[in-house]
Amino acid sequence: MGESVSLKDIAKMCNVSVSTVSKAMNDRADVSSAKKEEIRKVAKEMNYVPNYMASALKNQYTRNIGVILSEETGQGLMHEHFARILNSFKDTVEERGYVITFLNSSNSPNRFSYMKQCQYMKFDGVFIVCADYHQEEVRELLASNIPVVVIDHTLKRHVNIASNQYGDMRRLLQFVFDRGHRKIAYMHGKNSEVTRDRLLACKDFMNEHHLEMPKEYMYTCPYRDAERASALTKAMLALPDRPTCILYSDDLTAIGGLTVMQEMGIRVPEDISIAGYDGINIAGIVRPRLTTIRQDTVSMGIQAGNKLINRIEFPGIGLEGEKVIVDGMVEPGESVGVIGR
Amino acid sequence: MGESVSLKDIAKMCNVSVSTVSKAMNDRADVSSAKKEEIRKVAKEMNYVPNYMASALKNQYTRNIGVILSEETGQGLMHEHFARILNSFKDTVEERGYVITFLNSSNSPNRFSYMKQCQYMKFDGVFIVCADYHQEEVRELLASNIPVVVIDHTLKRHVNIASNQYGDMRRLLQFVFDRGHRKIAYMHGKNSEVTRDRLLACKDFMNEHHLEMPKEYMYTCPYRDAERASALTKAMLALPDRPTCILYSDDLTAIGGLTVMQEMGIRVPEDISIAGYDGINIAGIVRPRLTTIRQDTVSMGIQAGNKLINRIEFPGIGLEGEKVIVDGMVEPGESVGVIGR
DNA sequence: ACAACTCAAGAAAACGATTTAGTAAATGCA
DNA sequence: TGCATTTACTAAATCGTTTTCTTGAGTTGT
Repeated sequence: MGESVSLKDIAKMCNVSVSTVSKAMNDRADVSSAKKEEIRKVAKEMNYVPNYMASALKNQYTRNIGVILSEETGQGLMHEHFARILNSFKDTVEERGYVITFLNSSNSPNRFSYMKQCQYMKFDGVFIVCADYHQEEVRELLASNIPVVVIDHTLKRHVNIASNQYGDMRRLLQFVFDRGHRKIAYMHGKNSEVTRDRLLACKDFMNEHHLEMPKEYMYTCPYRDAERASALTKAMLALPDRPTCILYSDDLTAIGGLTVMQEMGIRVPEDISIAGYDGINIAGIVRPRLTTIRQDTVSMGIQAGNKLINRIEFPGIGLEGEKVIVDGMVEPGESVGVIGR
Repeated sequence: MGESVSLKDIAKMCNVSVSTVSKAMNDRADVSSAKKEEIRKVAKEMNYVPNYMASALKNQYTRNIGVILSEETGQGLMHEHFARILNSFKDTVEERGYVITFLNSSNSPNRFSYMKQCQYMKFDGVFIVCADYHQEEVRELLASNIPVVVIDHTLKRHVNIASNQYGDMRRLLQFVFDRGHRKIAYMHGKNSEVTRDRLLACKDFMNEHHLEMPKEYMYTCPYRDAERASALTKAMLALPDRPTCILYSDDLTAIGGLTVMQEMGIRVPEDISIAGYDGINIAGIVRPRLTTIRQDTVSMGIQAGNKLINRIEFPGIGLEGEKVIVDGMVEPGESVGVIGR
């Protein structure tokens, strides 16, 4: 622990100055190659490891990226969709020599605001997987000039890696439409940018096909709340004029709906069709396999990582807002049947 | 960014020396309370944020904990059980003023070994959620004198937060036994400490109840591989003398088994009973609700966090191995039926 | 009134790296 | 040979804290 070797120790061993050792390690021009080799050899023998704090103090960068993953429901890392994106992001930035550290979201006595935490730890950039954009400290962070990349939220000055909510939702509707469904219900999530885009897609699609989605086919259900989805599904099934297909806001609520149907002896997809959204692991495990939108979380993480690092390493390239749209794809599954067969 | 205010700036503003400012901020005795107040007021007005690098360089500690979450299957953060533990751990250490940073597990060009990463970043301690204990660099890290806490792996010199595999497995067997099951199959995971403990529990329980678990009731299935579990379940259902209850190594494989049964028209739990392990979210969503062992991931994370910080802050208290056993509990669910009813 | 203290502040060294400025020796060129 | 340039290295300042050692003023005790 304490006995770590520093440049000074190597300098002493090699009978050279500390600056020469530093230059040798950083492969600077003004050290002869003979000395460079010798110094590096000794450094390796002495098991030299540079001191992050010292170089970060001296340099302008830390190669450390702060991560915010803060959710109303407090699921945080247990949210598979976000966990997937973060995992891919982590791999991407690690490959480019960066490291990630979580920002304190809530607990901890007299914690700093997000922005102060960034100043304190000198993060080179911040990746917001999920946050409450109404929060004052989030706005403060976004107003500062630290590079930020976020998921699924449009910003004036930062990068938004956005899944193609509008397009994906349309594709899903088309898939369902193509199988003959006309009475389509949508159990959408609570109000947010994501929800609004999907609802818009829904409205546009319906209009274009001269269909209507009556109010009683549109329930609001909190994202990932399977219990609530079960209850709402039951209510919807009790309608005098049942939909032939129910779309859910995510896979967990869809499974919540599925279970209630199975309990009631309603067969999926023979009696009614359903579809989820996201394409998390479990969607392919349940039977019938869920029809869903498989979001390309790997691509989202990779793009988020690369965009952020580019903004860090080439500042000035662009501080204006940028929206990278990542398409998802319909995962056919087995939970949407063909009408009239 | 660059325009951050330092102690020097405050000193200038207050017409005092830097050391006085530092002492005032750290509430040292040898500054008059009048000056302290004045300095703190100015510091607040100037939006002073301490420089983590500078203080970490000077101090011995960083209040940063390294996290290793490296799995054969590469699921990493997508592994809900581990994600739950990590989430609880994160909350715990944040409450005590610490921050967590992921260690580079694999990618990244010329990455340091785990131990060198620790020396480089000067982590105060390391939390190993999951790692390959055969790896040389893991052994090297464990041999060093940095405080380490791990999950479900016994070590001579470190803290092991262990779910009570043996006891939990026995409880599950007892639950199944109490419902009349005698022909119990176990689709256990691949060889590991966890698997061995559960198998031992199985063997002991069977012996004590003068039962036997024949070889054809014991299949090996990789953890969380639902596809594989489906296939193996099919094979097991084809046995001339079927078990009345199949235990799986985790909830995902159990659901894999469940789906194959539903496809074959075999009713759970009327025709056959099943049970999972872990108690992840989905276990309570599928129908029938899965009978499973609900692991206390919250407690595991809390204990891991507190034990680690205690070892960090009070070194010398004990460097010997320690095993903290955390009990899980049987989640009755609906997937185990009563025999002879 | 004078030694012995306490109190409140400052100066300076240290942590470990990087970088700028400086210097001595070696080389180039006429 | 003499002057300019290059080469290879060192000394010292710097990043922003923390801490130890001084110091001078004020207080106490006899």
